[in-house]
Amino acid sequence: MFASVIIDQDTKALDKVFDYKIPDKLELQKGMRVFVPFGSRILQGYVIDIKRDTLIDENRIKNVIAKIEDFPVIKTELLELMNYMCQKFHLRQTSVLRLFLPAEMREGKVKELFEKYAILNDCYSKNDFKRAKKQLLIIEKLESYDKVKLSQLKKEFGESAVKALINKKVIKLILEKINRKPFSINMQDKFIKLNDQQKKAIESVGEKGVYLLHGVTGSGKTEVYMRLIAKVLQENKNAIMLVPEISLTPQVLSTFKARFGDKVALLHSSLSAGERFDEWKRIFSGEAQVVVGARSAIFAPIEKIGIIIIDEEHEQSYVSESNPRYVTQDIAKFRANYNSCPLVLGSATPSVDDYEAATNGDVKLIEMPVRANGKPLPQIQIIDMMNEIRAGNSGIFSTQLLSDLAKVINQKKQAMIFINRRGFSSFMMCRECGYLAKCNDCDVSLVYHKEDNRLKCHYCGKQYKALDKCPNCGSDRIKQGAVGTEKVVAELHNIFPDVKILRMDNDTTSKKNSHQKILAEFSSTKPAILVGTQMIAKGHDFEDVTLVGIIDADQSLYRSDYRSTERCFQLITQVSGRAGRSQFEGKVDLQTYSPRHYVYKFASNYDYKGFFKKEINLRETAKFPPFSKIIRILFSNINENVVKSELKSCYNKLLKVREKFYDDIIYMDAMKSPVKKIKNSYRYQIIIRIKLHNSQLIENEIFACTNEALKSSVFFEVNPENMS
DNA sequence: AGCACGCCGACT
DNA sequence: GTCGGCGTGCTC
Repeated sequence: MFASVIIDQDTKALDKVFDYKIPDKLELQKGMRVFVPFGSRILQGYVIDIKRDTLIDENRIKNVIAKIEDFPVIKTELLELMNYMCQKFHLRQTSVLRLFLPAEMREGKVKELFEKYAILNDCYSKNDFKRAKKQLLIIEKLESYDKVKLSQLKKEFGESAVKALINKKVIKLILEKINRKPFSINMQDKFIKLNDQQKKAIESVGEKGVYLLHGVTGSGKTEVYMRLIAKVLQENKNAIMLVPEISLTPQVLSTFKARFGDKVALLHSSLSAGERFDEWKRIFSGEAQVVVGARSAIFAPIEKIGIIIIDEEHEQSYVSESNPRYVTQDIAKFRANYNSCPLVLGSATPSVDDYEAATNGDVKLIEMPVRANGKPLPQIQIIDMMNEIRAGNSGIFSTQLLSDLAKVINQKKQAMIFINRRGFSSFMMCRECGYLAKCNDCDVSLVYHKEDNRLKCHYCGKQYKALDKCPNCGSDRIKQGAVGTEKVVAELHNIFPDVKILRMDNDTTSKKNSHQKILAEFSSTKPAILVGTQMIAKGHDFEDVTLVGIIDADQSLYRSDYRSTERCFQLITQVSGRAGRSQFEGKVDLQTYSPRHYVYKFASNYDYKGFFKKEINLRETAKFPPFSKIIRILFSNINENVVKSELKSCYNKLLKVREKFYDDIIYMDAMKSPVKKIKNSYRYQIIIRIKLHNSQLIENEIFACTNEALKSSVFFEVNPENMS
């Protein structure tokens, strides 16, 4: 018999299958890890297949040396998932397989999964051991203790005596999992009576298929998820529940622990490698039935899946942005299909792509339009910053926001100020008339690049001269650059010197737990203002927050990205959800320089459907996803000449593909990446936009063109999340 | 990835 | 003559 083995080395050159002979005495199964001779070395590998014959000739083939574990660490479903992922995302087999195992099991340090225990076999007679004193003692110990760790026995009585008993089959060995103590949280599970809307939502989820649960903020989606999971557990099946990394707060985790107790395994980024490994084992062995975790929890080695739930499905964090790039939703679909169970995607602001799928029937739509507590959503007031400027206020804050802040402080309540400061790029816009610099060809905003003082389109690479005067009204008040958190805090401090002002962004939360500390301090101070970026937008319920200010909402709107409007809508909805979580009425002040943009009209009315209709029309006319695919191929290398020449030869090959599919390729060009250099590596890219017709075939042909770039590292993306 | 094999320049 | 530079190619 022969084994097909994938060598555990993550390189393009080794991304193939090697056949080995299985020695007679070695019992191998698919999914096991093995040691194999490879060239002059001994390496780890994964057995992906066992077969009778091989095409490799006899004198070249080598023997498998040994297995690393006695059981397959990669279950069959995940082996099939690997194939799917390799095809779908153009990944290397090893990089996918590594996603399936906790880090603790790699890097050579092979940790014991199970502890060996010794127990007595039934058939023995003590009389046989009159002369073997030690062995008799061992038997007596086992008679009184039932089971003893093998290592313990060996230490106590010596290895030879133990071995003798094993050989005589008087004692046998069993494997038992070793666990570090799982942490316990004391929390009372709140019993919530389901309302009709929730009941209906639960009933709508059928045996299988994909469901989009569109529920407004506070409609009680979490309770729906938990009931669905409970139902699945009753049928003796298991569940996976994914949550965006940032929302994986202790409160969220404890909610699930409180409901499902020890049945839950948590996989989340602040676990230590050891704890993560323990949870993985509990899942692997079938002890845990509910997996709650971030993106990578979709790879949990759990069987008999009865439901998969992805909460906040529109979140960007479900797409891994580097190395093995994958889209979690696609993997969830694969696993749901494999287990023939439903996949539930939940969101208050679904991604345009998924809502589109729901309108044309590929995905079933479940709506939860009413809030569980019956309270209205906070009122969103759009504040025209252009007006402020005309009225002589060129500061960061509008008069409205300042007076609302003063009111909040008076009432000893709390406020949040949200600043959108993602990335480093900025757009250029006129403060007088609102003119915004856009690409003539692509209809996305141009990004200002300081180092060469030019405006660039990140989609097609076209460059424009930076503006010093507005081409529309002639004003020189052309603004670029973003407002930072520090500046906002400083100004607030000037205006309200006696009020506690806290700041939360990447700089202040780099230390562990600082996140929690800031939030704890905020929640215990009244009045107080919390200033922050993205991270204050998620899942924190502060009862006394009655005002949310959004500074410069346009920042998210005019990013050079076809999804920026969608993101802007999602962001406003999410941030607004922070105001008025309790009995107090909340308000949102939304400052913008383009108050008439459709996104604000729809967002301020919480009108997702209206927004969707408008947006999907625009996407269709502009031929952006989901009506096309954008492919980005990024080449990088320390040597600029190497990247350039490999990019060039790839591009030449692509020209032939374009000829072949001339009608289906909308756009194709090669250029420097917007970020030209990272860690001394030069970055160049090719951007291609293709129609959906034949798109998988074309995508594969395009990918094939990258194969010969051996020196540069190649990053292949479909519908990239960002283009830097 | 790593290691052998191999074909040119400087050296005890 | 031979030691060693790292370019090319292979590993079941």
